[in-house]
Amino acid sequence: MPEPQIEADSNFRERVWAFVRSVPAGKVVTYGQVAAMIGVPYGARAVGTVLYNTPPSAHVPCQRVVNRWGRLAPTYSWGGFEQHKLELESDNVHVKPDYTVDLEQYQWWPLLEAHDGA
DNA sequence: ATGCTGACAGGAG
DNA sequence: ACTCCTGCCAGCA
Repeated sequence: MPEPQIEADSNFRERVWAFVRSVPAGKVVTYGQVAAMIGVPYGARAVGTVLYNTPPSAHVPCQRVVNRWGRLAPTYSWGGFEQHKLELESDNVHVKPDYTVDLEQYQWWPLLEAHDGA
């Protein structure tokens, strides 16, 4: 249906940032999920590209965005995995020595925010 | 506009 | 959850 309720423009970045900022602390989302939520089911790579070009002025907790295995990008900032681990633990997220998190436990869904039992 | 790159995802080995 | 190939999308030269 040609009913783009969202601005299909360069605002793609803003959509990604908006969704990532919607992610509560202690929860994580995958690139593919973010892409699907903003209206681009196959834009997982695009999400990564956007976050890569995301300036600190965006105030986006990109650390809560992980790949399908719950692992963050190896090129994450200057600290890499260890930095990411500290950041997530700061959000009460337990990171395994494999630098991965249990998506079954930490993956967040906007439709389940009302189902949040803490 | 064309071509290459990349913080991904999914299937096959 | 490892490796390799393919597909999608946005960004940059």
